[in-house]
Amino acid sequence: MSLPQYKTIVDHLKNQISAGKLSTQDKLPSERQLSDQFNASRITAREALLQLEREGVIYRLNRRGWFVSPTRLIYDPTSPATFNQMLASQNRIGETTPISYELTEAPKAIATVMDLSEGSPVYLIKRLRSVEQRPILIEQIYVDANLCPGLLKHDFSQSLTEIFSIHYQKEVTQTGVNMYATSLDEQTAQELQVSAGSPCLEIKRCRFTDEGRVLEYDIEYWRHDAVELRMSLGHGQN
Amino acid sequence: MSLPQYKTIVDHLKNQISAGKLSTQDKLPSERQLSDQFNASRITAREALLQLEREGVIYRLNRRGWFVSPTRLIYDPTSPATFNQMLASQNRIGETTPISYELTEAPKAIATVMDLSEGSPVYLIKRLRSVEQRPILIEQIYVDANLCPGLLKHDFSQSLTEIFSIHYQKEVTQTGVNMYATSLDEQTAQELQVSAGSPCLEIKRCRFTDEGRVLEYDIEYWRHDAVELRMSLGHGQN
DNA sequence: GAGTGGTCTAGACCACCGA
DNA sequence: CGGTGGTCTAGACCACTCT
Repeated sequence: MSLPQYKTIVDHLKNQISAGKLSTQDKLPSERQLSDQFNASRITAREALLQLEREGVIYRLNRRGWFVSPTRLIYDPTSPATFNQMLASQNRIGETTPISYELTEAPKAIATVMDLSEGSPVYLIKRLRSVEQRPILIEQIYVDANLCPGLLKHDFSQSLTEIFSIHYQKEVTQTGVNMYATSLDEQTAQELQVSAGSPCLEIKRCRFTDEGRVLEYDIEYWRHDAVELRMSLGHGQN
Repeated sequence: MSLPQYKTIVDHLKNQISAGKLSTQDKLPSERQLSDQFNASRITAREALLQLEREGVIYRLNRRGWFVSPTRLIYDPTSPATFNQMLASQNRIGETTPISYELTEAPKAIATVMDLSEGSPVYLIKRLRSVEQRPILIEQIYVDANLCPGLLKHDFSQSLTEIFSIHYQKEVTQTGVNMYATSLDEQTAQELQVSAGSPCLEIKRCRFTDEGRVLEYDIEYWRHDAVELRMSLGHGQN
């Protein structure tokens, strides 16, 4: 009864990883190699790999293979640090790659959250953020165009917060955060170089200026295995 | 090329759900029925169901079938509300079921986080929390026994916070929170009545009294599809 | 072109569930 | 008991990546 066969493979691979025989970013044996080695069908080997993926221990690059996940980033959504500052404090190196940017009209759902009327002008910026060559998250940022005229002439591989502060004298003083675990749609998965349907963390942030206006609305899709949230709160109770 | 066959099944089921033909807690057709209906193998049908599970749209009860997920709870880790207060404000009804409780010695890892020495006396309480008959999370709570002598004589289907406050005059004023997406081990999965390896959210909380001592350390395993975190923060920046 | 994962077939046996 | 999902086999073809 007890041990399903795929569990044996799972445990074996976990041991290899914790013993350091496989380390961060190393490629695992191929599905066919594993099924040979354990005298199992390829589907069984794959079952084991999918299980490790759910746990966040390994990840896959589309049709290239399975790899050991690096240590999770630690992200504090209550901290004022920018993405790069957060990385620097953990001795890691990140890159931000703009994918697209345009001036467009706010769709209904976005307009509602941003407290604008449908069709209001908004900038839509899409960026990829990576750490040590590995894509970590995709973000879509909607910015109220009336608050930041001419925004598109700036360099979006920089911190947006700094652009807001330096060029528009806008500071964010309040943020609403919303997040849950789900899975990636086809396009976002492709942009993150993972398989469609991979688990992810969806984080939405609505950021207000001190006048109480919504400066930006940000939708982020994080690889679920890339991040660990950590924060400290006063007056918690439960 | 484009559409894999399982995607057709995924879309079909999503439509059924959004059209209300399948609603909350309804049972989906069995894997064999689906594979007949779509002229696919059972593995393909199952692939579709696993995909919907990752998205949080459906869930399974061990060997009983697949069901439509209820609306996610909204949980604000920064709020002082207790579990039942949180549920009440969303017009939902919860139950807390104690699984076990004992006086034991703090293992090393726990002692470290709680700033105790290894082997210090701690109470370990394990509870299941459900909403409308559906298991939502398992929690393991370690309590510094020196701060709450005789704790075990209380009723743990009640709010622990209230027990601390009423019987021990202890109030939590600071909380460290740590969370990430992973998957359930065999035992916890069983306690939540889901399959081993189901995706989950692991939330750890370290709760301090106003003297800066650790009153309790809480490890929670949430079904990943059961919850959405939402919070509002001052002075956010990024 | 060789190797990889992505998808798929058509079966099988088992353990557990509910009636 | 029959029905369900849980696990598994031994293949297959495809699309893509790497070299």
